[in-house]
Amino acid sequence: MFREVNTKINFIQLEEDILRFWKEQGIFDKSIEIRKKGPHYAFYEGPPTANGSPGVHHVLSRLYKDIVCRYKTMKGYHVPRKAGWDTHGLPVELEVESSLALTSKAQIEEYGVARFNDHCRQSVFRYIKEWETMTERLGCWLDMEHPYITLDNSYIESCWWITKQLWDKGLIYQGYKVTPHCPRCGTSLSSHEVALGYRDDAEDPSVYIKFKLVLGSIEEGMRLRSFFSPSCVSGKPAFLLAWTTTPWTLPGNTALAVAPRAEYSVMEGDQDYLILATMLVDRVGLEGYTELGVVLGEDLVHLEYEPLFNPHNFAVQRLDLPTLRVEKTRENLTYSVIGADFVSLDEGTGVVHIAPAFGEIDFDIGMSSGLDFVQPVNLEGRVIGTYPFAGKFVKDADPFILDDLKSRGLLYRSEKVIHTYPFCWRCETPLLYYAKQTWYIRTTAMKRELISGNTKINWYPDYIKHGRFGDWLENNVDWAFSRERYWGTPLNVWHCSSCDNYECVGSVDGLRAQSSLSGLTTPLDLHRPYVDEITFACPKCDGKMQRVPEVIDCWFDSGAMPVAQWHYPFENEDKFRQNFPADFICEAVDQTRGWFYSLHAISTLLFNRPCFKNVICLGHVVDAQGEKMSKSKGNVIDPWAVINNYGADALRWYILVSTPGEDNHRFSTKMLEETIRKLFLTLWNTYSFFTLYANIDCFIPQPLTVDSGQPKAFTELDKWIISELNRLVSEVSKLMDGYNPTSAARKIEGFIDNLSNWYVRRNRRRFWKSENDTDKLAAYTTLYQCLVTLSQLLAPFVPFIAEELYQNLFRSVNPQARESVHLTDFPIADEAKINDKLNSGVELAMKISSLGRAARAKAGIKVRQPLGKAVVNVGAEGEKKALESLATEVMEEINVKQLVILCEAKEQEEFLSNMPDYSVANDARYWVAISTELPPELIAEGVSRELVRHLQNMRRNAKFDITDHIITYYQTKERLIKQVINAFADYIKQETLSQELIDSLPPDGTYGEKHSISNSEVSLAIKKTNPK
RNA sequence: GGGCCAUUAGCUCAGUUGGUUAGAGCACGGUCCUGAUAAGACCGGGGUCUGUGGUUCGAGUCCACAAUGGCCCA
Repeated sequence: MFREVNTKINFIQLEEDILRFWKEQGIFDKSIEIRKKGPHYAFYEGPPTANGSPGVHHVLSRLYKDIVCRYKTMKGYHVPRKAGWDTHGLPVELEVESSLALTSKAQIEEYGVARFNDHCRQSVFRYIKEWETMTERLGCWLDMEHPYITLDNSYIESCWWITKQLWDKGLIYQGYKVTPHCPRCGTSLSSHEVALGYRDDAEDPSVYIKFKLVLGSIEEGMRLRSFFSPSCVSGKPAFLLAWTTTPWTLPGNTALAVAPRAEYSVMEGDQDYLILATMLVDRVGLEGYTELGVVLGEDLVHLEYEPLFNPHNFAVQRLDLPTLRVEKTRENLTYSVIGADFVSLDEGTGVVHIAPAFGEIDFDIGMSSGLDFVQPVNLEGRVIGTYPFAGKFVKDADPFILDDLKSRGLLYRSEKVIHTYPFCWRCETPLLYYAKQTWYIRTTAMKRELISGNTKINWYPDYIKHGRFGDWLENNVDWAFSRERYWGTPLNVWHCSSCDNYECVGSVDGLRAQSSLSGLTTPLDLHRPYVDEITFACPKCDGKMQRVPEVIDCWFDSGAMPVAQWHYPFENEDKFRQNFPADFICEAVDQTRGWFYSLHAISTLLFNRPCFKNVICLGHVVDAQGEKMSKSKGNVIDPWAVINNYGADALRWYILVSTPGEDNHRFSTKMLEETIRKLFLTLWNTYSFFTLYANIDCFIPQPLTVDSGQPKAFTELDKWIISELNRLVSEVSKLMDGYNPTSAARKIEGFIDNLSNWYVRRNRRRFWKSENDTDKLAAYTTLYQCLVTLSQLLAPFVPFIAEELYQNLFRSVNPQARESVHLTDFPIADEAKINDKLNSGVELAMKISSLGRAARAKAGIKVRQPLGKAVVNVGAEGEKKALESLATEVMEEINVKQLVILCEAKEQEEFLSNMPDYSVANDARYWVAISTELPPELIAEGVSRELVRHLQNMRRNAKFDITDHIITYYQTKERLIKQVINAFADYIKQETLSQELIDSLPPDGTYGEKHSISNSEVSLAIKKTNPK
C-alpha cells in the first residue's frame, strides 16, 4: 500500500520534512560517497562575497550549480562540492566603516587596524551564516562544513605562493601608472569596480581656457610667422584655446596637444588672437572674432606657451618623465605644444590640455614625449602647495581655479555640461584618474596563451567565448592588483629602505628562514597589522626589510581558489590534481571580467592552461519590469518570502523554466503562481490519482517494463506514453549534457501535460473498472513507471517533490531500493521503446479529436450526445493506418459511433461535394466532418449519459466515497426517461456503482435532486447500500 | 564613443538547415467536459514577427542600417 496522498498539498511542510530526512540520514554525503569510484567531475564554487544577505537574484547561480551537480552525480560521477566564501575586500571594509562611523583612512588608522580588521572578520561570518541557511533551505547541496575561506591563513599562504611564482617569473612589477582612484576610500579601483559606478548625469564645468603663446617661439620660416609679423609681436597677445571639464587638473598641465594633420584657424579679436581647430570654430562660437588665416596642426608643434600655474610659484615639485627626477626651479617656465593622434575634432577645440598626473593617455604621452610631471593633488583629492585654492577637494576647487583664471583674463568661457563620469561604486565619490605607484601583474606577457586557452573552454552560451570574454582578452592590459587598504590578503613583498631591494616571500616557512626575523606572532595571523610587524635582514645590504603597505585585490583571492582552496602546494597535492582543471563552473555574466577572468589569468600565468572546461554564464535576475534589483530602488525580493509562501521547489522550477539561463530573468510572483498550477498541481494530481486507485486495487508494482509480463495487455496508449517517456529521458539527458537545464525542464513539463491530460484522462476507465484484469494491471504498471521515472528525471531540478514521489511510490514497496532518489542512477532511455510512428500517430489522433470537438461545437451538439459518424481526411496511407489503430480513442474523445478515414484525394472530394448533414472543422492539413443526424437511439443514449453524469455529481454532492455502492431511486412522468433507464440499466448501474435502479419514491435517508434532461423532468435519489 | 545580447498576441515565452494559414501558457468573452485535477477541451477577440532596405521563387529565420531596452567596456 502506498501512503495516501491528499490532493491538497502543503509544499512547505513537505519540503521541511524532506530537509530533515536528508539531514538525519546524511543523504548529501552519501550521494558523494557512493560515487567515489565513479569518474571525477570537478566543480569550482565561485565564492559569494560574504557582504550582504542573499537576495533572490543570488538564487539563480546557486540553483544552476546545484542542478548540474545533482545531474552529474546521478549520472555516476563523483562530484564533491566544496563551498567557498569571499571574505576580503573594500565592500567589507566599507560596511564596517559605516557601522563604526569612520569616514577616512586616517580615522581607521586612529581607530586601530587590528580592531578594525576584527570587525571585518566578524561581519563576514555573520553573513556566511545567512548564506548557509538560505542555501540549505533551497535544497542546494554544497559542502558548507568544509568550505574554503579566503581569510584563512592557509588560503593566504597559497596566494603568497602564487605571487611568489609570478614574482620569480618576472611577472610582477611596480608601475607608476594612472589608475581610477577613489579619494575617499584612498585606493585604486579595478576596471570592473569602475564600471559599476559610471553615471550618465554627472554635471561638470565645461570651460575654454586660453594658453598664452610665447610669440618668440615662432621661428623664422614657420607658416605662422606671416600672421604674427613684427607689428603684432608687440601688440595683441595670441592664445591657444583649449577645452576641459576638469579645471582642477589645470595646475598639472605640462603640455598642449594638437592634431598634426588638422587645420587650425588663427582668429583675430579686439584684444587678442585665438588659435583652435578650424572644424570646431563654429561649434565653439567665437563672437567678434574673424579668421585671419589657417595653418596645419603640425605648424603649431614645438611652439611654447606659458603655464597657467608655474608649479614653482606654489611650492609644488616639477618632475621629469620618465626618470621622475626633480627639476630645478625655473621662473620663466614654458611648455611645448605637441602633436598627437588621439586629438579629437569631435568636441572641444582641437587643442587638448595634457596633465600627466591625471589621465592615462596624458601619462603615457608624458612618458613617451618626456614631458614634465606635476602633481598638485594628494591622494585624498585635496589640492596641495600654496595655491589660493590649496587644501580644497578638487571638485570644490574648480570654481576658485576658474575665478583665478578669469581675473587673469585666461578664461574664455565657462559653461556646464552633463556627461558620463565615473564615481566610486560604493561611496559615490567622484573618481580621480591619478598617477601613482601600483603593483601590477604582467598579464600581457601571456596574452597569447590567455587567448589560446580560451579556445579550449566551452561557454554556454557560446557567443560569450568570442564575444565578451574573447574581446576582453584581446584588449588585455596588465592587472593592477594592489590596494592601499587594510582588510585583504597582504601583498607578500618586503622592501629594504637602505638599498631599495625588494624580496617576495612565498610562504610562512620562507619567512622563518629569513635572518634576524622578528614580528612573526603566535597565534599566526597573516593579516594587517600583524604582518606589517614582520621584518628581517636585507640579504643584500643587511638593512631592515619591511613589508610594503599594500594588500591584494580580492579578485585575486577568488581567482586563486583552484590552488588556494586546498592550501596547495603546502598540502593536498592529490586533491589539487584531482580537481584541476574544473569540469564545470557557473556564475552570472558580470563575472566575465571578474571571477572568470581572474581564474583564467592566474591559471594561465601559473600553469599555462585554462582551469575550467565548461562554464555557464547566466543573466541577471531583474524585477517584473525588467529593472535591475538593487537596495536603493527597493525592488529586491527576499527569497525567504517566496520560499515561505510557495516553497523552494516552486522557486527553483520557476526561475529555471521561465527564462533561458543567459537571458535576464524577470521575477514576478504572479508568474510563479502560474508555474505552480501548471506543473506542480498537475503532477501532484496525477500522483494522487495513481495512489488512490492503486490502493483501492491493492496494486503491487511488478517488474517495470512494458514487454515483461503480459505484452498483449498493453494498449497503444500504454506503448505511446512509454515511448514518450523514453524519448523524454533521451532528450533530457542530451540537453543536460549540453548544459541546458531550461530546455530540459520544459521538455519534462510537456511530458507531464501529456501524461495527465491525455494518458490519464483517456485511461481513467481502465483504472476504475471493477475487474482486476491484465488490462488494468498494464495501465497501473505504465502509469507507475512514468511516475517513478519522472521522480528521477525531476530530482536534479525539484529535489523535494521528486523525493516525495520516489519515497512513496518506489522505496515504500522496494526493500532494496536506494535510500533516496538522489542516490539512484539517472534513467537511461530504452531507445527500442521509442516509437516515432506511434508518437506522431497519437499526435495526429489528438489533432483530429480537437478538430472533431470543434466541428461538434459548430453544430452546437454537446460532446455527451453520441453521434453516428465522423469522416476525416488524412494525407497518406501511413497516417491512415496510424489513425485506424487509435480509432477507439478518437471515437471516444469525440463521441461518435464510427470513424471513416479518407486517404485518397478522389474519395475526399467526392465526400465533400455531397454531405448533407455534416458539420466540418479544418486546419491547414486536415478536416473532420461530423454527422449531425440524431436518430432516437442516439438521443436515448445521450439521455443515459446525462443521467449518469447527474448521478455522479450527486454522489459527489452527497460526499459519498468513491468506492461506495448505492441504490438509486427515480421518479418521472416522461416515457423517454423510463425507456432509457430500462434500456441502459446495466450501463447506468456500472458507471454509478448502483446495485439497483428503483422506480419509486425514495425512502428516508437518501440524497435527492431534481433534474431536467432534454426538457424531461426526473427526480433522482441515492443511498449507500452499507452506510457505516 | 565601442562591443555583446534582446525585441514575435495585453503579459511571459516557443518557433529546427529559409518553405503550407507564425504557435503555447496566462489574462478576457463564450461554450463544453469531468468521481484524479485548483485542472482540461473547443470557439472568439487580440500579430505591420521593432523599423527600413537588401539577398531569394520564397524571410519571423540570412545580410546591412536604424530605433528601443539590458549588460559590458571606455
